[in-house]
Amino acid sequence: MELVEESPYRFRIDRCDPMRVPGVVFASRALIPHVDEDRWPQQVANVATLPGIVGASYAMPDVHWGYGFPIGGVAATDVAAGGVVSPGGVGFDISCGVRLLAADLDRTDLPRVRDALMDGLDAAIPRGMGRGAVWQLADRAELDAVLRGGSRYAVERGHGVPRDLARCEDAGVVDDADPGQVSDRAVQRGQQQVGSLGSGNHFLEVQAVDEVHDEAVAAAFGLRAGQVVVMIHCGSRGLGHQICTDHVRAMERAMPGHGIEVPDRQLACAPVRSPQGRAYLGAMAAAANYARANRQLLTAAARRVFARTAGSGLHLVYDVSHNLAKIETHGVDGADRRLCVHRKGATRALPPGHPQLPADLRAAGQPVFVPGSMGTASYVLTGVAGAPAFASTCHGAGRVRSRAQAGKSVRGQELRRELQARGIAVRGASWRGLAEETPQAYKDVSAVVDVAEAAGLCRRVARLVPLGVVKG
DNA sequence: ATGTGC
Repeated sequence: MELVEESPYRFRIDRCDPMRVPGVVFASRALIPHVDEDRWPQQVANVATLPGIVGASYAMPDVHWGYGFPIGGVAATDVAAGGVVSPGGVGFDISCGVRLLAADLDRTDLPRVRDALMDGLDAAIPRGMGRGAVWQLADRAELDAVLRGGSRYAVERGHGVPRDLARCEDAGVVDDADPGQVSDRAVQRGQQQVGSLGSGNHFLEVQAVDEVHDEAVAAAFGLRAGQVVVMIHCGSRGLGHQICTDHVRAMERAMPGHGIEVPDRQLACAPVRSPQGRAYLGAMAAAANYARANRQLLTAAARRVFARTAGSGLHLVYDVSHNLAKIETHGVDGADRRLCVHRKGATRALPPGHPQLPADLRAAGQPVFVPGSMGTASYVLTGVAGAPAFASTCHGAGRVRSRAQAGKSVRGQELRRELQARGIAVRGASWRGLAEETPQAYKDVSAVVDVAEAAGLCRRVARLVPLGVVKG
């Protein structure tokens, strides 16, 4: 799989049959040193074969191998031209995403409250593979209310304020959720997990704004140097996972009837305008609402701890997903088209002036949050006008070593000691989980963000550093 | 990511 360098930050995989469009990779040679051995370039090419795909099969600078589609992949299909939707283009953790909250605290305030704050969060934030969650749902009817109402339902039930919804992608609720397309098994898995972090790379971090790159935009986001912030990264837990599994199977069975062939069965897909396509999008929207309610409930739990231990509020900056397919309008060859934009490990980044932004963010653009690996920096970015890849950018540092490899390379206890020695408080769920998230398993997030900016995908706004991590 | 395989 040859990558042709078009510019220092843009590479092309030339179209050859059965690709319908070329591949485009936003990266630098330094970020993809083992490209000849990596499996993701073939995945970028495979995605380019999907019916209805327009432009190119894109990869963000944090691209790595995933299920069918690469993580860090963006692909848009033309709905009216038989364009498909593919669950593998969203990923198992549907609407996994990040929200950032600004505290009424400066980092110099933190030492006096840190232990009480971190112990409070340790007790209040359910996480790991167990069953604990902030909310216990009474029955399927209440889960359906979550699946239809997302963050809005959580706020209506007293777990937030109206401003939280204004600062969420889609105002906290995706329309057209169809709980009828969510299987009983998915419901069972989701019933007792609303308001829980999960495991893997999910976390709640207390951070400080370490450096501001753009004062005006940071101010519009409500951020200033030295400020304490909270970042929450989690998704739709077992419910989203089960929905992905169920609908991949249904699409595999339906593909012959639609005359669709794909080079990898993990690219199972169906036309957006087909029973299977509509069924998946309805279930996906339900999982997206579940994930937003999940982040909203964890926000409410964190607010109670911040109020009690630090006398501080937490004000939502924004909440944005990095695993989702959305029907959006984009210009293609000079005409506006309705596209199904898959972002898997890629973040929507609307430019300044976009009508879907709340009025107080419109001049600044959409906030994007890029968590680094544990113990390293995270970034706040904003969208830019005229960006390629359907207004999308990176979502994280990008894993370079498998969980198994990482878990063998370091002991969790040792990692915690190192982080605490650097002044980062750690409240983990399991020692192995901690070891698997060692920063050595990830790329340098600063290099990823530098390339994303240089490639014209986004602009840097602020750099955040961790003070305390509550790890899933 | 995930009742860490179906």
